[in-house]
Amino acid sequence: MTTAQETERAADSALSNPSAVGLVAVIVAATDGEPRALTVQVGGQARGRSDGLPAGPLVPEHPTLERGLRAWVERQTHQRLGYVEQLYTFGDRDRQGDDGGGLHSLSVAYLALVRELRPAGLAEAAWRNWYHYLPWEDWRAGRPDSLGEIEAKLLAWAEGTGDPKQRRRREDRLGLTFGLCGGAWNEERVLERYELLFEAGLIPEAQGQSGEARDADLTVTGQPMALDHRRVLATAIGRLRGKIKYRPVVFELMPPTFTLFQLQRTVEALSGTNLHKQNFRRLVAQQGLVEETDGVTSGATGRPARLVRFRREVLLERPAPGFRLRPARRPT
Amino acid sequence: MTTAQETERAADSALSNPSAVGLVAVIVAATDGEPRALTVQVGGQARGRSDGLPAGPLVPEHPTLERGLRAWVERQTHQRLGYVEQLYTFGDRDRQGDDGGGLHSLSVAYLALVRELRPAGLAEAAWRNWYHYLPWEDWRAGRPDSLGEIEAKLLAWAEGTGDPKQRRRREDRLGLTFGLCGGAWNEERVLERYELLFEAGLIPEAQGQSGEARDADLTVTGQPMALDHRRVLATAIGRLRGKIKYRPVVFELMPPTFTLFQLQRTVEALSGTNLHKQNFRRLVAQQGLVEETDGVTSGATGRPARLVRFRREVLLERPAPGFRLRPARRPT
DNA sequence: GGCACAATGCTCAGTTTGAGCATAAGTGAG
DNA sequence: CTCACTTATGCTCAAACTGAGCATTGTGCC
Repeated sequence: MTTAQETERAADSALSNPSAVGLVAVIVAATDGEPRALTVQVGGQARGRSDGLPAGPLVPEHPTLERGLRAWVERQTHQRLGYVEQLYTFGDRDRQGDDGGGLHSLSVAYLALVRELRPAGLAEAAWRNWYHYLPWEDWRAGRPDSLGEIEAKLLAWAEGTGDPKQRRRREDRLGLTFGLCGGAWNEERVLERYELLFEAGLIPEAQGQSGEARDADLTVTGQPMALDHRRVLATAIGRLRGKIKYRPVVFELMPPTFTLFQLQRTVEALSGTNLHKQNFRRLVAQQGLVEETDGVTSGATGRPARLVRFRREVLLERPAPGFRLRPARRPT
Repeated sequence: MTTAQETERAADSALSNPSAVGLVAVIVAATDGEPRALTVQVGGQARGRSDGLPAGPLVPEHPTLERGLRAWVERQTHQRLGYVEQLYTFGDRDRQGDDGGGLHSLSVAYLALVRELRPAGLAEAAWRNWYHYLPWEDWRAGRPDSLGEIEAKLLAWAEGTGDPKQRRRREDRLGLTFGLCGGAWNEERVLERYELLFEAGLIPEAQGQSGEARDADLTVTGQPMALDHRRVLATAIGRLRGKIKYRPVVFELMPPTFTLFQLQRTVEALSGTNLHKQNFRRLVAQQGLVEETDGVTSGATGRPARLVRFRREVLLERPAPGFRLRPARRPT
């Protein structure tokens, strides 16, 4: 190492305060057309435990953050991680539970996609449908009923400001994120929606009562999670919904061979919208994302479907292979 | 705070090791049709100093990481930050200068866009054209000459493996990132290209000689930077190139009013490619990204151009306003 | 065989793109 | 004052892409 570097590193270190740093992982699978995240039970015995995401320490033995995460998750959950990407680094005060100490606490969050859905390794771990935590994000069966109540509360929150300027701004945000006031629903704005609900006081975690939730809320504002883990989950979903449009990451969730309709169901599960079947197939075919095998499905009702597999070569051919998601008006 | 939460937090902290955490900022401006990043001089007197990005400690006084960054940058550089987004968190071993200690060192990197280009505040700070550090990324004047030499070296590196399987994989990566072997150039893969060059040993920083570089290299593999700052810069450029396609972030770099051609030049500067002028205007008009003012340019040669301003309302209207960049074959 | 059901094939009008031609409105030289 | 030159802006046109829906093909079941 050169002298210049040593000096630089010293200066760098001198400037930094030590902080507590942890990892959080959103481990995603999709089976039976449902998007699932791996959750664990966290919290003590008092006031009940609550769902959380797998989280742990930064393991210094590993050469890179990502490799450390892989090793840690694979050991803990016996899941083989396919695709891994860094999501976001959450700071202490962004999170709740600000204890006022001078020590910052960071969480480096990762998104991981796994192909198979094993019984979830850890005793306390479980695969949960992610819309359990964010029910308003699932538009596959049409606009969720719960959105009516949510919107009413959000509008009340927007009205509840004295300052007309701030009120205007709040209404704009509602339009932008929830499609109120003439805006359109954009399935990628998962995090923005969550944060708006948080600000509007509709998220129990905001009041520091993470373990608690009246049953009524569960279907409207969803199941709470420990700490800021729902925010992390929202970040993951938003990122994934964006990514499938220009990268073939969905295939990380599929078995080796699958039918085009299963693929469509998975994409729909992630994006929370329905797609036009024929056009979806056309898109997949045009992009050359899959190649046929000689297998077909059997047993189910209806005409058997051809089994296909991911065509790895697209990675080398197309600049941005993925699915542009145009939601279908009609159910199918 | 509930008991459950306290327990959770305690568990969380117990799991975490203290680490040294710092911030790094890529502060971007665009003036005269050139993309610029704010750089500082780092390093001691021996072996010369080298360019680096503004970096500093995590400041615990601030409620969120982003706000802390804003305050810190604005105090240091007297730049008013417009758009700010978190880029990536770089771990110690990803970086160079692994000192083997058990203490992890993280850098949380941010991307910031600033509108005006002041004389750069700090004495040691300077605005530098970012292609100075990554010259192969600038295709505005056609394919950079230096790419010839780079490709030759990369191919040699790929050939240089005994294992034919690994060699195949390396060639695939070359095709994917540099458009060799029949691939196409994708302007977003800035980081992947940098990392490939790094692995291939074409980046002086890799050998821990950051301050050193033969003059010949400067035009071929670019000016080195301290530590892993070039990697951070590459991450920023890649992110920005992606973002302008679906978010109107370019306007954060523009003065209050500007001409369509200035806008085009800025987009071209960021993306490193040329665009078809008439189609660019059509796109901007269709998307309703700007509105006319009644000003026009004067003094310059040629027909005066109408001055326009950013139409903030698009943020509320369009789902993903931005520029889809279709490079023009011909210069204009 | 006939029916229900899902898979797959195909059409068609309306947009969006890529590329280029044509015209307008200034400046500076002669 | 006019011409040459330069940049801005308007407009066209074929090709490709989209959104939507109709039609046909295989299977299991009665």
